[in-house]
Amino acid sequence: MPSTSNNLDFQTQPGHAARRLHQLAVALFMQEVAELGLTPVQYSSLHCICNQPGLDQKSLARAVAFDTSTIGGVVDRLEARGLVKRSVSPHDRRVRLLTPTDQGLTILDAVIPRMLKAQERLLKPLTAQQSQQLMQMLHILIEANEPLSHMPAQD
Amino acid sequence: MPSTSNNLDFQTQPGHAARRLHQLAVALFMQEVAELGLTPVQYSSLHCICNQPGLDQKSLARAVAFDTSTIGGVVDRLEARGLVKRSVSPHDRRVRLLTPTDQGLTILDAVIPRMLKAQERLLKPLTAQQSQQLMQMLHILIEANEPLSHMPAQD
DNA sequence: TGATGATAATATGCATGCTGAATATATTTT
DNA sequence: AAAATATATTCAGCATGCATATTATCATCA
Repeated sequence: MPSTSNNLDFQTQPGHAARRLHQLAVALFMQEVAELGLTPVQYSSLHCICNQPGLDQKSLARAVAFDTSTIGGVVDRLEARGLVKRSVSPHDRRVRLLTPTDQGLTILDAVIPRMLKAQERLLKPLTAQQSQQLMQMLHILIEANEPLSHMPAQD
Repeated sequence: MPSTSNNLDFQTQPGHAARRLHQLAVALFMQEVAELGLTPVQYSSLHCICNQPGLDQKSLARAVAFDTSTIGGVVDRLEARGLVKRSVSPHDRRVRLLTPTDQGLTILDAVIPRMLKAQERLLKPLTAQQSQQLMQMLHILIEANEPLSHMPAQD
């Protein structure tokens, strides 16, 4: 007969807390950016493409920490909304180069202040020092566990 | 002409870091628990149901911080695998009461040590003190932003 | 009691996110 | 150059997650 129960509270596990934090971050982002109709992932991708026009999808995937399957769909939707264009690379016909449209650039400009507000609201309950510490620890964890991210490898 | 570019690095935004941390937590969990075929969300739900047999779906949703749509699918899959049973509440025919099967209890016991190992691996790059601080800050943020969670309201 | 409103669950539709397979194209090897 | 290998993207399938609408049932009140 299984012992089951364990006085463990899954609520206190880091993995659960991580899921909750992400959930809150998304909710806040969506509140602030709702009227522009961009999701967090779409924003990150658009941001990358605007800052590095001509980026290929694999590099984009690595930059935003996605697998290439997922990025494909994201770019599909950005393209369908006319924020981004895909073009075949002249050097390698396998590669799709991504460039922002004027509308893409315009929307990015509109999103940024709202995105920043969402970030601010997320960390507001912490003191400045705590926020700084939190970010530092998150970066430590992310870098240390980097190989686990389901990202395409570097060339 | 949009100014575009901003020297902002989205990588340093808390929301992005939150997504990455969650991504890593899921990847580690899946590595450790893969052979048992449970996802993090399925584990949390099963854990809840085992510790509170007879729980209804709405309460489960609140416990794991889901909306009721999502929990429905999760329970569907747990039920399909024979880990959990749904039964109509005798007091209120709208309500489905959730109880674990013997197999559900057995699997939970097998998952727990693996789950704990995943949690340990996630925080391993931090000192004990840092881990404790991180968890504290995460809990502050989660509690402060609780109303934002897309969870069913309390009775 | 019969209409009204509230509530638990389900259904639908969209957007992540992952794995693994398929496709198209390049590169390397023989 | 043909064959084998590698790579960028796409496709198919599954599982979160959310919003919104629908359905079944309960509670309340006229």
